[in-house]
Order: sequence, then C-alpha cells, then structure tokens
Amino acid sequence: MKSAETSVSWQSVRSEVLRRIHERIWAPGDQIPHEAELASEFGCARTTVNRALREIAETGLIERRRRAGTRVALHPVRKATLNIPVIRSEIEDLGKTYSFGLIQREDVTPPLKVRARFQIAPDRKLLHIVGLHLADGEPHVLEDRWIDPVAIPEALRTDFAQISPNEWLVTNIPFDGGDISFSAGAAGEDEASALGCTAGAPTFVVERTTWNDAGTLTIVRLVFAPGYRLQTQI
Amino acid sequence: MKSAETSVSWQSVRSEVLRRIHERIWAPGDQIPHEAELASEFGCARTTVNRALREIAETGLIERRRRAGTRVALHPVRKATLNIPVIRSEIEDLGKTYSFGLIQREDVTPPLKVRARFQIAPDRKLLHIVGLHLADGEPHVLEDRWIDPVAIPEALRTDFAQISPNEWLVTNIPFDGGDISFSAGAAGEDEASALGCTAGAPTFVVERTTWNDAGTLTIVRLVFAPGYRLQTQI
DNA sequence: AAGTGGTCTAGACCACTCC
DNA sequence: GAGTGGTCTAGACCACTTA
Repeated sequence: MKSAETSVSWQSVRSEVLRRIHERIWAPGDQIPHEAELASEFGCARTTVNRALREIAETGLIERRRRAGTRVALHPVRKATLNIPVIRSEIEDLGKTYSFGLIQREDVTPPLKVRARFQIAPDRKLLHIVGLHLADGEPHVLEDRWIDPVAIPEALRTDFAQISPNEWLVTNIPFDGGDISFSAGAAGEDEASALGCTAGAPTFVVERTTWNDAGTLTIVRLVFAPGYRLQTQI
Repeated sequence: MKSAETSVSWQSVRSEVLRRIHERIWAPGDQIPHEAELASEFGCARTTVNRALREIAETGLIERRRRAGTRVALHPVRKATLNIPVIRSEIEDLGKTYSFGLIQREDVTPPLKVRARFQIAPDRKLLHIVGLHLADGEPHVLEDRWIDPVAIPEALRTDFAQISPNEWLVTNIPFDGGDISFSAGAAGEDEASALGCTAGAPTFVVERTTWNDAGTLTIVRLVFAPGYRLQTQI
C-alpha cells in the first residue's frame, strides 16, 4: 500500500479521457461520467478534471453543457489553428532576406465594393496602398490595402516605402477583431506582372477585414505568388 | 466603503488587461506586473489572473515565461482557428442537399510521391479512392484519398458508394494528429471534368495527412470547385 | 426542482529560468 | 538562489438547462 500519492496532472486526465474515446469505451454520442465522478475515480480535484475536459472540448472532440453533461461529439469538428505572422517574420523565418517595394499610394474615393465594406459616406476618400513583399528578391506576395484615414490618421504621416502597411499596422494599430478568408484566384495581368508569373496562374488569396469598436479600420487583399502553401497541424 | 464585493471574473480581468495593451499603457515589449500584483490590484485570486493571462497568451498577444514574467508581444502572431467540419455537415449547414458519388476505388501500388508519405515498403498496396461531393447536385469538392489497409483493415469492407471516405473515417477512425496544408492549384483535365469547370481554373486545394501512433493512416487531397472560400474570424 | 458544468477563493508546492 | 508562472487542492456558490 502506498503511503503517499503523487498528485494527478490535468494532462494525465486528458490523456486517459482521450484514450477512452479513441478506444470506444466512450463512443460518439455517449454521455461520459460527470466531473465529480471522474475526479473521484482519478483521485484528483474536480478542478483538475474540469481543466482537462475544457481543453478537450476546445478541440471539438467532446461537447459540454450544463445540466446536460458531457458527450463525445458525433461529428467532431476538427479545429486547426493557423498562425498569421507579420509577412516580414514569415520570410525571415525561412532564412530569406526580406524587402518591400511600394508600388502605389493614393488617396481616392474607393470603388463601391470597397466602400460597402467600410460602411462610409459615398464621397469619403480612403488611403489605397499597393506594395510587393519580396523574399531574397523574389516576389512573394502582393499587398493591396485600403485604410480609413479617419480611423487611423497616423497612416497619412507614415512612409510606406520604409515599412510595409502590413508591418506598420500590426505593430502600431490595435484592433478588436477581424474576418479572414482564404481562396484561390487566377492572377490578373497586373498581379502577374508584379508577381513575375503568367496571367491566369493560380494564386493563393487571403482577404482580411480588421475593425475596432469605431468600425472598419482596414481591408487587405494578399495575393501570394504561385506555389505558396499555408500549413498547420491538427 | 463597501461591505461586500462581488467577485471578479477572469473575463473582466482579461478585458482590463487587453484595454491596457490596446491603449499602450503596456506597450509592445514591456513587461507587465506579475500575477500576484495584478491579483492584489484587481482584488481577486491569483488563479483568476492566471486564467485571464493564459487565455490572452493563447491568442499570441502576450508571452509568458517562468521567472522572466509576462511581456506584451513585439510582433504578435495572430492565431486564427479554422473549423474543419465533415464535408456533409459543411454542405448541409448551408441549407443544401448533400450527395456523394464514388468515381474510383482500387487497391494498387501507390506512386512514389504517395509512398514516401506513408513510409511503407515498395511493394505494398494501398486503397485509392476518388469521389465527388455535391451540394444540391452541383460539384463541390473532389476527394482523392489513399488509405493504408493495414492500419485500417475495416476500410476494405466498407462500401464507399454509401458513405464518403471523409465521413466514414471521421466517424469511425480515431487519430492522434495530422498535417494540413492549403494552397491554390489549377484544375487538371480530370479535375475540371469532375468539377464542371474549365481546365486551368483556379482551385482551392486542401491536403491532409493523418496519423496515429502506428504511423500514417490516410492522406487526402481535396480539390474545391472554383469560387470556394474558407472563412474565419480573429 | 435538481443535476451538471463554470468559476472563484485561499493556500500550497513545484518547475523553470534568469541573475 | 530567488522570482515568476504552472498547477493542484478542497470547498463553495452560481448559472444554466432539462426532467
């Protein structure tokens, strides 16, 4: 008989619960024992079980509801976490030399499509910036961005030939949230020319809208050179 | 003087910390007060502060290290969570009718490229399945999958005309991890024919490798019909 | 009405890492 | 060596949901 127990970690509880799910001891759709019961079984505090189950729930493998208990998900929605770094860091982390070339900067009335996403008056002007991020001198991604100068007046005084809008915004402008979408596009003529590919080549496109409590701050379209790949793990 | 305090939630601590970061009270690179100090300031337990800071750290906005304390990240790597549902659910959630058509099923020696990712002997055969997922009868995504029948013998007895490999695997085969990559491709002739688009049209491509402790279970290439968009929020 | 998860507290010990 | 985050405990109350 042991005289003392080492305490049980929440990770070990998580492992054991995952094992039981994987081995179908608890099958999809099943309700699993409640926290107090598991705590008693594992010989730990309920807090520890709670932490373990909360972590599993975040991956989508189990679903928890008060009073209804915890169930193994029928159709687990896997969750993958994407890291969205500053483009400079992304390139430098590959061991390549980063550079940025400003292609265009103008203060204009935006096209309807852009205006709609900012929800601004028809005559308002926005800052429109186009630039190319390069890795070892090779085109990596084309950044086409609109900034609301009312929301971000400092942008008007910033020299985007020295620092890309991407990096400047991430470093200097806090925001509350944003939408991101990923899609595939065909390089237009301008894009192909900037990216050094043929027109119509498949490009990976990221579109992002960023806001804070005052409204939309900026929208950006990032067109990656053919061959780009976004990777992550589950 | 108040006679009683309502207790402080970890969410409120998180909000206040985020506010201070957004308003540059704590600037990027700065070290913020340690947990005990914040707990004392906010009038809550250290556990509560810990929970709040842990959640923020998971978004990448602050970095924490024992002994070194907590710092506001210089180049916050934003983290976006992608939901990766079963294709059937994804389509049904759009209010469309789901169907699946099996195009090919064979038990063959895989090409070198595939074999390398399974790390199997040169003469081993794998199950190769190709099928099309449709939404309201329109091609949605082409699934091209390889399954190791040694790791998943049940696959040999499964009728993939009745249930797509995607759904069957998610529902029946537990796994420990996987890689996912997202890229843009140009539809090949077979793909174009299956997806009902022109050859060369830009397609969104998801490639996934899934394993458990015994090795690689399955790899899949999902080619989405032109126009597909993967969305999430930050 | 009652069962279950969500969270807070106060205290404790430990692990890691920087000085 | 010492400071800081990481975690565990035991107990408590609350919020939500379903029977």
